[in-house]
Amino acid sequence: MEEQQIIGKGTWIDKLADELLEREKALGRNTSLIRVESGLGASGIPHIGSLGDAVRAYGVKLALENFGYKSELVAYSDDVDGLRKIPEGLPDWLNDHISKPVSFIPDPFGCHDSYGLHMSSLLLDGLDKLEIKYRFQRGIDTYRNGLLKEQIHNILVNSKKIGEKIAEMVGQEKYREALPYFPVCTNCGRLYTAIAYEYLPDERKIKYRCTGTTIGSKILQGCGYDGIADITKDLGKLAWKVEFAARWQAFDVRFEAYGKDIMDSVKVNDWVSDEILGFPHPTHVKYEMFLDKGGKKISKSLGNVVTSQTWLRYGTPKSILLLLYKRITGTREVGFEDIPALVDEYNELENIYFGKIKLDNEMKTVKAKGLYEYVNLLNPPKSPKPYVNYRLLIQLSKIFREDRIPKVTKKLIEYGTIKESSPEVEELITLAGNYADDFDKPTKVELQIDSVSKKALSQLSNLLSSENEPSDLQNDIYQIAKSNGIQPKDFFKILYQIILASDRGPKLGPFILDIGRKKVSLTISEYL
RNA sequence: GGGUUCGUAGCUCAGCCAGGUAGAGUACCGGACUUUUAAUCCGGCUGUCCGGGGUCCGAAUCCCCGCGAACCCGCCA
Repeated sequence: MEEQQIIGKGTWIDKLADELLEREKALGRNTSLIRVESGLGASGIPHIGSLGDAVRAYGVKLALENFGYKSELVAYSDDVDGLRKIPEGLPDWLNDHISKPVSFIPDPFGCHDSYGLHMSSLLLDGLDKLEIKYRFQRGIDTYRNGLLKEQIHNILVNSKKIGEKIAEMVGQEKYREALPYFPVCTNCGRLYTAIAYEYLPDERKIKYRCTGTTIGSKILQGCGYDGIADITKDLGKLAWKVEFAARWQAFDVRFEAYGKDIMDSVKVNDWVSDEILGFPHPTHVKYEMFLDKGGKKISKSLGNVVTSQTWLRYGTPKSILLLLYKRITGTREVGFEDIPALVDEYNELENIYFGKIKLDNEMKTVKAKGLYEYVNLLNPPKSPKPYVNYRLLIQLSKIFREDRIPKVTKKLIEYGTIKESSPEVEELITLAGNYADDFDKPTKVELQIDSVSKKALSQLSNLLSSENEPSDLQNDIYQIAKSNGIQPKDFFKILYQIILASDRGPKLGPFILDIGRKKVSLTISEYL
């Protein structure tokens, strides 16, 4: 095999950062600070895919720094966007606020200043828990402070040209007529209902009329107000088809990832950035949407949302980072059921990194180690952490629901899996325990038990609840079955059904003693 | 209509984006241990890598053409 030059840590992130640097050099741009951006939606509950945009941008920042450049991640919150649809589970009174900027809608959870701030805070909280560093930039401040005023002006004076181009590039006709700017109506506070029909370039003002619009299949009545908005300080926003470009130039953004759902918008924005604003557009990478396990798009307004907050109830922060950094291509169906594999996979990477596992292919070793470093945000630990297989912990957690941590730990020491307790293992037991509690609920099975079996169960229950611990429980169970003329096989099966909701299980005698024989006695008596 | 992604063991999928002996979990079979069951541990079995062409010393991987499935865009942000 030919010697291959390994770029950086050998991951797709390094390759992307390398391409970015090559492009910046070719453009002859200043690279003293390379800014990367991530746009955060603020209209709905942020799911794990929303985190992906920022986490991956942060990965690129890390790669750039690793190559010796200064870099910064800007997390831009789209909180001037109007609320279009009420997410599942949120109160109906939000209907009164449809099409208002999310920053002007009260927080239905009551803990933040606005709806928009609540949603972006959830996302930022996720980033914080992953230890992703960023500079937070709100859309509302951006427009209020006139940070985009030059770009807005340039776009509006070229709106005709842009409108034609949009129609040509993506077939959307509306901007042939409409200006790509949405003022917030001074009278009713709504966005989208106020249609901008004329730009006064000398005054930098927009004339609009609040005539109404349709969102989806819903018709929104305007209030009829005739108004004038100053683009340098009054509230309003650029349409998405041109807003990114304005931001890119204003904030000097050199990289932004995007999901394939906004592919067309990015295409248009690249053109606007290059041709209208004269700012060579940032390097991009496109990623696929995360789908739920049914293959449906994760929609913020549906109930199938996997958020970072719920994920972290079962999985480590590293498992999220691994999910997002291991690759970027391909449609991904994601759900909580992926957590055990990801947590275990992280440990495997750790073992490769520290040389405990050897791979035959050197390139693969390099890439695995590189991935491990990125998952640790290029600051890997000095030594491996104690670890126990997540699936084993789920099994043990199903058995021990009370005093779980000490009991599971004791079992692990008996198994020889670990030598002693540690905070890392206790944390894993907690996570796997939550997983077992929420997803492996003991389903109380409806059992048809004949009278003979009931009699035998009753005898066993009495034996278990007696004061003296049986010396050979395994044999006692067998004898009880036999003396009642029941096939031991069938009797064991019933017991497994009662205790584990399964046809099979571990050797019953010691197992019952592990769980606590009096507790099992009670459980059995529920079926008599 | 335009675009993107996917197709790999019976099942669920990883590996593909930087080509180098076909992988995991599960299921199944066997072993440790057992008077029945085997959670756990150990070992074993499992392939038209969707089909066809191309590049290459070498293709699951890269390119092209088909077939099948899903998603996005063609409202809006």
